[in-house]
Amino acid sequence: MTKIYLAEDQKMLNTALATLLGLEDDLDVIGTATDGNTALSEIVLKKPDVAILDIEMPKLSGLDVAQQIDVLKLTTKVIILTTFAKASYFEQAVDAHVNGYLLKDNPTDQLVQTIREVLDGKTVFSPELVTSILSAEKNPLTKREIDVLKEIKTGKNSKEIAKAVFLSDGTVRNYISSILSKTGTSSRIEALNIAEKNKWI
Amino acid sequence: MTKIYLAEDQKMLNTALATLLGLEDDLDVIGTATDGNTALSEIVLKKPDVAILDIEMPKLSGLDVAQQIDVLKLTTKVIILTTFAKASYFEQAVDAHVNGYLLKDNPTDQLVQTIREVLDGKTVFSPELVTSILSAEKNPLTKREIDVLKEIKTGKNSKEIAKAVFLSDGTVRNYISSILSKTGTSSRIEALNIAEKNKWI
DNA sequence: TCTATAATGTGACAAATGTCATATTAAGTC
DNA sequence: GACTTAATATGACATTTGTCACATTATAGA
Repeated sequence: MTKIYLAEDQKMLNTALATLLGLEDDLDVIGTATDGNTALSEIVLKKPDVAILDIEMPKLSGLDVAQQIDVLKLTTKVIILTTFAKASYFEQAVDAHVNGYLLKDNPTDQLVQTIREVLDGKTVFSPELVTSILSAEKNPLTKREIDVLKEIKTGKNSKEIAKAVFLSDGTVRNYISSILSKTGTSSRIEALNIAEKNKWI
Repeated sequence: MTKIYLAEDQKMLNTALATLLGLEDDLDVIGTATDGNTALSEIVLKKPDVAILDIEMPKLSGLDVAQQIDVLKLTTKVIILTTFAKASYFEQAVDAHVNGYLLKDNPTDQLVQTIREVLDGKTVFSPELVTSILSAEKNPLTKREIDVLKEIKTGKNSKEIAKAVFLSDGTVRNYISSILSKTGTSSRIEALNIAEKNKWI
């Protein structure tokens, strides 16, 4: 009997998947959580064979949980299950040596199949994910520009951003100018819209 | 046998719920869709007893589908199933005379129970939804201010907004000034953040 | 009927934003 | 070793943004 742990913060999906997976006669859902902290501690305790982790959860993200599982060298196989085909998420997942990365835009069959393949020792990435990442506009922003853009998102003005990232006000404005030119926009909000659409931040 | 139609654009949840509901021996899932258009035409054709509708779907929103069902005076009972406890969504749902409004932050049992209650002729609104709406900050913005704020969101500058909403540039800036004061902010981005947090736009 | 409030406008002003030219230093690449 | 890019900075400038005072008209409520 394969022991499954499921971490997913949307209860409707959490309970639905727990029930469905439990119906498979070789799978046993030994626990579920709706936040990352609970998930991590229970996974450490209960040592499931497979952990299915949503990314965006309260307290600790599924990627953080995956990373901890990797660091602690647990034998638990990890499958990330998320809505987001975002390059930076995917990279983090690969860094954490996850065994699978599946989008919620797949039917449940696919999840069951992924579980089986992962148990077989395979590593499984959603084909749509790979397509989506390969076809995505490559992020042209530098690290610091991304830092600045994230501060912009919170609504800070130039001076506040400067304080937050330890730069001069002028430098921040230069970075913003550069962000605008790279995104082909002429205001902070437009730049944010473009960057979010392309999943650069 | 109660005929259920399910419209939900996230395939993982769509398939999971379809399977689960199908397991109930008095319920029969006669069709599913991942967009509003398909849902509406199939509902018109197949006349299910209950339609479960997600709100944010491609082509036609669940609220639009609900409204059409109401206008066409179909006997199909409608349950809105959504992530969003947003006052304006709820109001639209009430206007469309839906029979239930359930948040995805509920377990599947709740959905099954809601289906049964709706079939019994009851009208069911998620308690968390009601709480959330009652405890929500009431939107202090006027209609025109909301119009302007929506334009701000697209990244337009004052002149462009003025054109878009047929106002003078000065008036737009006055409205923005008023929006900022009502939201207690000092920039467009902050105002957007507050308005989105409070689900005013 | 009086009184808010919404919707709309103008003009003036200070502050913030965005652009540009220019510069230094460090790191990485051919 | 030359070249490019990133990271950082300054100063000057034009434009945009946000504030404020003030004004008109329409409408809804007490």
